[in-house]
Amino acid sequence: MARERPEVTGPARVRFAPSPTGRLHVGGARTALFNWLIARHTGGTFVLRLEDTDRERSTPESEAEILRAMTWLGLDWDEGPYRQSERGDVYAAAIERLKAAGAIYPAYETDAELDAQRAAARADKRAPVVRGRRDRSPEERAELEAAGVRSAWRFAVDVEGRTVIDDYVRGAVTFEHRAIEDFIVVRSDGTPTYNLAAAVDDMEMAITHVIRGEDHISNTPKQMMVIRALGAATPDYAHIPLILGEDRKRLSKRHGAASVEDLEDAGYLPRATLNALALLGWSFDDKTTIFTRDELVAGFSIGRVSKSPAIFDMKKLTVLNGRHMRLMPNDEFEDELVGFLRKTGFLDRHDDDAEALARASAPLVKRKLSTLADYEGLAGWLFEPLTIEPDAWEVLTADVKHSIQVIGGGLGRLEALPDWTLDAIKAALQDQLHIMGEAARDFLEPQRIAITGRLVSTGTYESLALLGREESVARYRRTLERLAESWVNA
RNA sequence: GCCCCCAUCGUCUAGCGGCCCAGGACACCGCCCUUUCAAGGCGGCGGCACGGGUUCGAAUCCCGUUGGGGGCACCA
Repeated sequence: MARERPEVTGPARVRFAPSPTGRLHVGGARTALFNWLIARHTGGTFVLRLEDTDRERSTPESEAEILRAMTWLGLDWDEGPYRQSERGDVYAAAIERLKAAGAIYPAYETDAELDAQRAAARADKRAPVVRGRRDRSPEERAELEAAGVRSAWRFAVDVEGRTVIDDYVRGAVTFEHRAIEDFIVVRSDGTPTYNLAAAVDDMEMAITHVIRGEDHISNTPKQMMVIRALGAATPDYAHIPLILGEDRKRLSKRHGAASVEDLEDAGYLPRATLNALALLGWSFDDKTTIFTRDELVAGFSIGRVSKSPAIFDMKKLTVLNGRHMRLMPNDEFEDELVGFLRKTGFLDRHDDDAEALARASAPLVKRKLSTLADYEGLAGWLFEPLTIEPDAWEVLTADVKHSIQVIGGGLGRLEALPDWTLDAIKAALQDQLHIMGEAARDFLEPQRIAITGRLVSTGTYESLALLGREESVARYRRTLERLAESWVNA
């Protein structure tokens, strides 16, 4: 239940710290967004840090893709990107201080010993934690080292104690130390682990608020212990609920479009994506659903972040996307559309006039689109010679005589039209359908099919306006010829 | 098995002890508008997981049950 919850007030230094081991997925993007919003809302600083201490899985390609996706979303960072792989000396210094403070100890336990400890604890219905031997003498260590055993370093957890996270979204969360093992901070190859590097970085980078997914909450007491052992104060924490797929499992590849890149390819707008992401676990009030970027910045509040996991709903994104498109000024929408069509290669597959045609059509198709990817289905006919799709042809040939009559009637009026404008076309055709005593639908649908060749497309008047007089008339004639042939043959 | 968290319509959520026999949005259904499909407008369907408390009064506080999620690596 929501209660009086604290808010982040002063300028906050926050960070987004993905590991470059894949694309930026929806959950990560939402974490980035919340951090960015807090930074912008409080006039603070947004730091970007790549957690690439796992050299096996981290790749430059993934890093580049994450940066690109954030840029696409418009989540600009003020500092970084820092890379943990380039900060070895910072961690080395921290490790030395931890050694000097006696906070960490060398651990020589073998895998078999560790397994045995965990198994024993489990059998005993205790938490499956590992504790290395902290009391090895210098002689014993020298002996092991001489035998070629390289130690890892474990944090000496104060077993009697407890660590309380005063979480912005969850309130006080208490962890008893007996359930926390002596976690490894330095691998036997001398490299720092995540829990060491993240803690040291948050401290060194003077991060004031750590906002991250709930999947990290059990790491938090460990990182707090490290920071405290280093004699520093811990930052504040906010653990936001996870985003789940429709099967209530963590969102992943098998849920379809799970990465920002997938959404981009599917024709979603950055602004709509941001809007949808923000609404996953956060709300402004009981009514508002459409937000501009500025409105999100102004209205965002960590105190209004929900505690329970949210399921990502693609349909909702689609609806928001359509609304954002309709709210966009025409010139801005044109640019988005052309950018998308360029990226998908659509424009390159057509002639030089394609961009101009796409721009001209943009205002007319805007309100019919849900995603930019719908454009081709709706307006693709504009860019190609007339071909009448089989299902559309069936509609025309269901009553060939009638089709010929109404299309012929339309053609007669259009040929005589002094001005080829949307309004003139509309007025002429409406007048003609009244004269012929036709129902609007029976009269207009054949006209539209005659020039677009499709069952689903832009509207009749818009389509004619877009095509131009010459091409429209040519298509009318072509379709009439075909209909005449089929009448004779029948 | 152990630790942590969560629980309001199918989904996202509003709700901070009386304003709630629970409000909004999406989806769904119907109607209107209407040039197909859309878009837009109007209406409908639909929920406080369960059981105990506390209180004059509980969706709201407490306990338990059940359900769900996350974590338990020399991954991050």
